[in-house]
Amino acid sequence: MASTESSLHIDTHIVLAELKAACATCNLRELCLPAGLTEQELDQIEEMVKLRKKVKKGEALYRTDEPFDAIYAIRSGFFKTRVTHEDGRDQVTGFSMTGEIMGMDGIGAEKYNCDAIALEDSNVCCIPYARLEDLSREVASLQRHFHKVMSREIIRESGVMMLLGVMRAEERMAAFLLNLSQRFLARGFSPIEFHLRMTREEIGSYLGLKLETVSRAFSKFHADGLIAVEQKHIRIVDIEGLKGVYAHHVR
Amino acid sequence: MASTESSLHIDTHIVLAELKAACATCNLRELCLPAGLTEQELDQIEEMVKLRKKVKKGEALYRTDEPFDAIYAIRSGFFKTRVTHEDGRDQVTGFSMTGEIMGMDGIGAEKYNCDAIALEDSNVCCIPYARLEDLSREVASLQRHFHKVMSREIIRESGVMMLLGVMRAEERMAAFLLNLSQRFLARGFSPIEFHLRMTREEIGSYLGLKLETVSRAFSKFHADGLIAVEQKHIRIVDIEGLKGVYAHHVR
DNA sequence: TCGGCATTTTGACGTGGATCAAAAGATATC
DNA sequence: GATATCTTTTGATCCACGTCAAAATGCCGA
Repeated sequence: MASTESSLHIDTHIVLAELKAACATCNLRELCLPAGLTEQELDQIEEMVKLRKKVKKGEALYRTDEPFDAIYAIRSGFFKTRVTHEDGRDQVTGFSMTGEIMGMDGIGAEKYNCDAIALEDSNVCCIPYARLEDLSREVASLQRHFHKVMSREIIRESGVMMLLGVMRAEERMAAFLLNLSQRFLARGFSPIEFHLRMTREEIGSYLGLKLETVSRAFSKFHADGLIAVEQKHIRIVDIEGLKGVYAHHVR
Repeated sequence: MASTESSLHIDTHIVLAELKAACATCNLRELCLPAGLTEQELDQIEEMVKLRKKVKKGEALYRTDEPFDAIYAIRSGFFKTRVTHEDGRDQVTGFSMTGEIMGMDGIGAEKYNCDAIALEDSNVCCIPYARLEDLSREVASLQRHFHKVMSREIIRESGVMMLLGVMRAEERMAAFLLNLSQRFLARGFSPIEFHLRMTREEIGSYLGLKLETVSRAFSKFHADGLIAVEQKHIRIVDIEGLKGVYAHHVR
């Protein structure tokens, strides 16, 4: 049975829930799936994505070096991914939210390349990779969509490289907030008021900064009237001003 | 005709050469293609990759925002890819050498996301993306191989993020040299003695450092007996020592 | 071969963000 | 609901790398 096989390398705290995924009625559908699928294609996809998994806050959806067998679509919740250097230093490589796909880093070496840790209680759809391969050989629009999702992950990462390579601390922070804002907007949440699921330290790790620097940037933005900060609750007061943070760069 | 259609958005200095790709006899085959292809599958692939292109030093294979229609396998030569921020700042996002695949960043938005500039006279195989999609729906091993190549690009970039986010200048430089060394080795070139195709400034841009810092790191490694540097010619004298550079990190 | 331009090296100095420290909030545990 | 632990803020100080400058070197076209 699928759940037994699949749980072999999975943290026992993760509860498996075998439910009908009901992609047809999922309001995240346009994020996960291509448009213009026939009734029959949709049935095939639902057959593929029949396993769901709950991951509690602090637990791992998957870990580095675990055998790769599935990618995951987030139905609800929030994750960080992190890679660990051999000397123990680690870095957050991304934050993933509702409607986003995780685990594509595992395809290359047939094992995951990072840890995916839930930052709140989350719920994901499991997409067995072997079946995705089979089905995307039949359904060209699914194939194309999957390739685009992978390619966008490549682009996202080169954006982060730019951020880490050329931006100054406050520019990174502004870019980070604006990116979150735009992703919340795309999901129908408020783009100007939201709750950060991650700590200052995790933000710092992602942005290549120390947590004190992250905190100081928040204080500075607050003092400049760009945002209102209350712990993890953020309200963007002056979005244009925030965009302006990386206009006045060096020279 | 393919060459006409394909050259619409291509720098006129790029000479097109329509040749039989001869994947079957190409010594880069194991880098580009999956193992275990049948005679017939190989024929289909050669049919797909029948266009080659020469790119002179300094010219672009493709540029940001050009319509995406093909990915490229490097037959010979050396490239950098760079992305440009709206304010004009740019960053080198990678260096590509013989046997590597470029252009997968274009799939997501159907236009390229970076400039690919030849750092020496180069020769690439053009792989029309539409045909690659079609063929990988027929040949499962090709599909799987392509997915792995994309996934490895994701992993490569998260490695660069780690480098930019947590490593100090000399650690980045050591990691850079060791990465080049290992890639030259995989291609049958000397892993301890090679010619850098890029300037100090391009290395710096890639590593998030200024060219002076790059130069100083080379001088330091030389003084410490780790490498011999003569302009762009590098010889690794003490590879273990070089690996040791990122053993003694902060704490 | 020469002259001009790009690249590299090295030194002196400045600074953005790291580090160290401490206190004040939050949050979790029992 | 008290206490321990984690997270955040803020200040003081430090240092790795950037900036500025100048000279040395290599390379390319005329």
